[in-house]
Amino acid sequence: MIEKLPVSKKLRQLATEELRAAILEGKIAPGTRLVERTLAEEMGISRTPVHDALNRLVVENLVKKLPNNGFAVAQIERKDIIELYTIRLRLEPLAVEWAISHISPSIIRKLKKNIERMEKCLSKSDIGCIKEMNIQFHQILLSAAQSHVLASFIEQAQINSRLFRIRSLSAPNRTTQVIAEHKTIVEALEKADVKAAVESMTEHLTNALNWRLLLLESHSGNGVENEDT
Amino acid sequence: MIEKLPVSKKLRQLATEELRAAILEGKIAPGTRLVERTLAEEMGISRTPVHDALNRLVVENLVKKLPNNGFAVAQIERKDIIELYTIRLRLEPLAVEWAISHISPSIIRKLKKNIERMEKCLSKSDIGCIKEMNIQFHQILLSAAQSHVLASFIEQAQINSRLFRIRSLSAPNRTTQVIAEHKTIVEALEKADVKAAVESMTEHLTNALNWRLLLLESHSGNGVENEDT
DNA sequence: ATGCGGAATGTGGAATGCCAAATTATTTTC
DNA sequence: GAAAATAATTTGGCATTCCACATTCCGCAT
Repeated sequence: MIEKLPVSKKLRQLATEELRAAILEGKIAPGTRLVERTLAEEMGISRTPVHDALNRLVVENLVKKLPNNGFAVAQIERKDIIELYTIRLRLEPLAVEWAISHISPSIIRKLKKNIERMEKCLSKSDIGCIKEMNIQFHQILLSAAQSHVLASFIEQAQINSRLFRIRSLSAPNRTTQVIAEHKTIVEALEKADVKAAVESMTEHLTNALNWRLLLLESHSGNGVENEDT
Repeated sequence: MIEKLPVSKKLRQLATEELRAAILEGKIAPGTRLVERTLAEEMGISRTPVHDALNRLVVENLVKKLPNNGFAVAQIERKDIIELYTIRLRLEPLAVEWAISHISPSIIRKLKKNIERMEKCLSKSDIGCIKEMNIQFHQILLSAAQSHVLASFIEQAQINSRLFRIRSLSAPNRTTQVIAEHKTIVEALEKADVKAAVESMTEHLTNALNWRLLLLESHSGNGVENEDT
């Protein structure tokens, strides 16, 4: 009787998520040409949902429309990273402020749980897990701010700033630091200390930016990219 | 020789712009159902570009996808307006800061020209023109910041905050004030006085928000909307 | 009358085909 | 052999068609 679970997810959604993930995880190198027909064939679907997905990702700035025709994975430059983090530095503290006015024990609990999990990931040296927990931490905070408007802006900035995928230049040191910083933030939230919370978030993001730039240096020094301009 | 102006504009682009404009100008009331087939017929094109346009506007938050099926013009609430202006209050001062580091006589000239034009519009009581000049003023400033990243974020916030179209509750008083505020901003830019420029921009946006909220009150008091909840 | 089941309708999702613009390959010409 | 002309291919835009899912409507049975 039962056989065909309704496939509730639309193909467009799936294609978008798959492509977005592939781009963010660096499985498709920046600059790579993206061809509707090819992608459609690879995914075993028609061009239509792929077409929609590509156009969606163009809006998200993960894909660029080439001047004459075609699509390509967006490049991201040092300048962009700095700008994106500067924007996050303006918006995420705002999220912290708003979160505090809606703070609840359950949220604190979630945040602490998240930190615990990240510690476990660290002990297992599971980079993917660490990244995931990091993303989740900021999402919990964001949802606590209870503003879908603010959320959409911050998420956009986060996605873009992740576009420069770090080739698992792992980060045991940085992770230890991140965990400490997250803890500081949660402590401030727990005390409903707006000033401290905002400050710690600001510092957290500043450190993240500097770390990113550091990686970028060492990366462009020996990576596939340009030499040293 | 010449005959076929390249028709470089794609139908999708046209449909998107037309729809976006119609929504922002309030020609289509919030909550109105948007049907692909109907719109396509009205525009004399096929569903495909309309489909793309709708999905694009969903990403822009001008259109909402209804839970089960269909699209509708997005509603915007008091809470959203406040949040959007709060975000602009964080980002546009940033644009001012960046603009100052790239400031040039030609930009100052453009800004002054814009203010002059707005004054002319005011004397002719041309509301549409006033609005246009206002939008243009912020765009000139934004382009001076020379950051497509920041620009995309601010433009998104501006578009959304415009979604609550004011039913030409005109604004002669406010316009006089806006012109004065724009002048103050330009003066600060001309002197490359970052602090003053940021402050004046902040004040400008704060006033804009308060004005918006005032209109919203009087509007919901006698408008077509709900009575007095 | 009321409640239930099935058909008709509304509506977006997806597949497919054709077309135009641009790029690339190939041939022609000097 | 090089440059110009032309043909072939690539690729996305758009139209059309079919389909799946939900809602609405209508008639039948109780």
